[in-house]
Amino acid sequence: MTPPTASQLERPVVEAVDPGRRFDAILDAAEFEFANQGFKGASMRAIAQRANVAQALIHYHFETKEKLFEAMAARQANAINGRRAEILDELMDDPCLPSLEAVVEALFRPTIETGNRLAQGGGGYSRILVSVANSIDPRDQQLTERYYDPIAQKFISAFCTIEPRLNRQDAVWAYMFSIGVGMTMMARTGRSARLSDGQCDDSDIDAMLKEIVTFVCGGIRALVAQHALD
Amino acid sequence: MTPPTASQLERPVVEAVDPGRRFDAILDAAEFEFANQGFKGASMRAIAQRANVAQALIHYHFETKEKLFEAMAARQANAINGRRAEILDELMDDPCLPSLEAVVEALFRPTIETGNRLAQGGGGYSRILVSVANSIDPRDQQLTERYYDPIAQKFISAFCTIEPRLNRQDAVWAYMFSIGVGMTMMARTGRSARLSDGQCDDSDIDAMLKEIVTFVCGGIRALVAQHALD
DNA sequence: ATTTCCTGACTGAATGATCAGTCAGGATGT
DNA sequence: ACATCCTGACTGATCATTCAGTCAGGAAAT
Repeated sequence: MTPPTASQLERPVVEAVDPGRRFDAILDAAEFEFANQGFKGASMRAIAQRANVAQALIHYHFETKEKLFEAMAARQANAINGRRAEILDELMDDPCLPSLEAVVEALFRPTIETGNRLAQGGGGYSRILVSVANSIDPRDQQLTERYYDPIAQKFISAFCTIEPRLNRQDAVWAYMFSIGVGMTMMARTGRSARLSDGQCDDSDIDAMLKEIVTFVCGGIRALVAQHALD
Repeated sequence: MTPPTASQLERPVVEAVDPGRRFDAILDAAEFEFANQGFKGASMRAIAQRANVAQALIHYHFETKEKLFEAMAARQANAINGRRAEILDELMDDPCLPSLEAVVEALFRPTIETGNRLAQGGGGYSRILVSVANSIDPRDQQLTERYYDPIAQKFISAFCTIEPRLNRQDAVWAYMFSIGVGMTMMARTGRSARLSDGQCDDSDIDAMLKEIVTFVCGGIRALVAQHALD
């Protein structure tokens, strides 16, 4: 993956797409197409067209469709998980322990704020995340392992610190279940509106996040209570 | 072509596909391929090959790939949701109200018992369910609306009956989140084992279901408590 | 004798990838 | 100063392959 060189960015040009931005334009287009059509459903032609670029240029920069996908996913995963780690570290480094609620919110907010933007470049990465997280395809599993497992371990440890009676095993389940609940928000299928006659809106992020935090924290505390007698 | 001989069969099941069973053999093969490759990734060729049948026969019986998919999904959805309704009705018709735990278990057990079998015909329908439930593709949304929304409403109502202080809106969220948690179990990615050094096994259905029921019920009760002051 | 079941051979469209070659501009040599 | 070379960015044309779907007609069942 060749990053844009400095000389390109300085070069003053007037063209359809600023040559220095074409690399990123391809990633943006790929994100959009992969999010809406899936890996198989998205075609290199459609991505090229959306990026206003010759199809061959994509192969020039990224070689294969698989590597394009990984580059696109890595860009967002690093942005999201960097922010997650930042917030979590800040919370845990504080002398007084944070609430479970604060940690759970740190788990979700960066994902939805970075991955849910549809305007300006954001292609709906959170939808890609949903399918990656539930996939058994080696490509997706490797991606999860490489970019998401490390931060997952940090959150699991945080759960254990805040709820000392939660054993590690339950903490892992708690993490997995939390991610599952978060899927509901990231997939944004509109089903909740259908089931509630429009009263529950999965595009109202803040309202939904509040419900999710309540639900997840309640679930975790129930896991703690379950073994209170052990 | 000469009638298929036993030696041609890849699977140990029956021999020389009984002509009357070919219709179902195609559905079984489709389920397997769709579950493991996705809708786009599964090819009619591969399905035909797995079913030991000419590709044209699939088109004879089901016309298009889309209709084959729907037929395959409908078969399992009806089996699963029929069983769910049966259990739920039995619980709710009893003069004394069931526990929330019993209802939540009724929500999940038929799905995993019918949709998780990999042996003898079962192709891992639960994985298809996961991608359908999180998809924005009209094909998947219609399928959810037609086959899953009715039973969803029954469970949402059951939540409200058992927890009278739960308003309908929160009950819908509770249902959505519960399904999200269930995804963790149905996707069976093996991630929980990776995150826990093998201590959490997502193929141990009974152990996992117990954790899920605890977590979900805790979550629902937290939603109830949230509005206790209203 | 019909209807139903089933097949091999085929089609046109779409796919990911490749390749020779253009172009602009920086570096090098004189 | 000028000519030469080199490289990274980029493209149109085209490749082999795979795809879902079609069709004429054979085989089997009723």
